[in-house]
Amino acid sequence: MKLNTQNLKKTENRIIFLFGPTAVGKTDLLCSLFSRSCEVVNADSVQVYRHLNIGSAKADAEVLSKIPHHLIDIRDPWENWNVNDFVSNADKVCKDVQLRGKIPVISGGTAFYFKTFLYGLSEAPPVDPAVRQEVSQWFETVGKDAAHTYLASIDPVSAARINVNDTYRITRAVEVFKTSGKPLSSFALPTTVRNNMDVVIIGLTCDKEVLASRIRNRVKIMFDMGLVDEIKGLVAMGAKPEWQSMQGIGYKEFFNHDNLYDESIAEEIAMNSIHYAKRQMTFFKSFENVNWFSPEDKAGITALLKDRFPDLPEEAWPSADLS
RNA sequence: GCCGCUUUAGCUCAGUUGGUAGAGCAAAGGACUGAAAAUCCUUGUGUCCCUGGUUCGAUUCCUGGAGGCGGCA
Repeated sequence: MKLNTQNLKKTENRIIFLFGPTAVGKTDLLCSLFSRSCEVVNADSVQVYRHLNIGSAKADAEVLSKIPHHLIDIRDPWENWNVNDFVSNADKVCKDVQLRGKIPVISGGTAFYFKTFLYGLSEAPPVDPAVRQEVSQWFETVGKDAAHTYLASIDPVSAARINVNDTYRITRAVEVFKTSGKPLSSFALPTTVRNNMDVVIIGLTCDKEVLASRIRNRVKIMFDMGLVDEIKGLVAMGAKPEWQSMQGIGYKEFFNHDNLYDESIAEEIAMNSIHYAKRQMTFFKSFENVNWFSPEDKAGITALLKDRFPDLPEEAWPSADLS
């Protein structure tokens, strides 16, 4: 659907967020509601990887033909990707989409990406792989207690915030100090929305039991679609559990078992997904100005979009009963 | 039928030399400063199978019963 060029100015800083826990039904909604006036910007940390299709629940060819997707299949499985990559790439893509007179829908489940996209990153230095390596090694030899004590000596504010057992965050805080000579806590976190974004936030949620059964069902389908073969292909490419991409749910579980056909793998994947969905909801609930919907409530979502973008033509959004 | 083992949290199991009990997992809630599908924090949960006895007091010891597992017939 080509939009009138008069709208160009107005659409310039429009963005839609569409988020919700894994398996809630984001992809279906993208096809049925957003395909006419929007393009998708993927905010999912695993779907950026090529060859991780089934386990990451990536949109299939049919969906991709209905609505353009950006930031999927842009990294090889052995490469890294982080929030900074997401924000800078998403900025570029959003601008392009907006210039085409369409609205970018940032859609996915990685809450940290949404938050950072909204407010921006701190000025803290980026990750230096060599420094990280060095810090990790030091961490292992010293132990967590000494590591935390050291952090307290160079950055008491961060040490107070970060738990002794949180290896991951202690490592990053120490790493920032090593590369910049300044404590992580000295880099303030931005708290205002960037770039005058005109953002509509749509959160999808549903009953916990319903979501759990949707997840279990989806895991079954993944195996039917050939998840095990996908893993074999990745292993043939040299996949190791240390690869960032292999830490995704639906992949990492296979590395704990000698037999790829072990029945308990499916259960483990479902369990991890359910836990993940819980963590996602906790994070998403902390966002402000979220319009929460059930994934079935297409009429409600359409009404919100029409209200927020009154200048768009009637046909910009399919009427609810059409889908 | 006899012999042995067993019954404790939603599950798997510790434990109490007799003073009504605790781990892991699950569950519930939460955090989130370039790895975030990552990483981490908090919190319960109980007719201790039933019955009678001994005892100030029994989930613990004893009697009888019921369920489960194994062996012998």
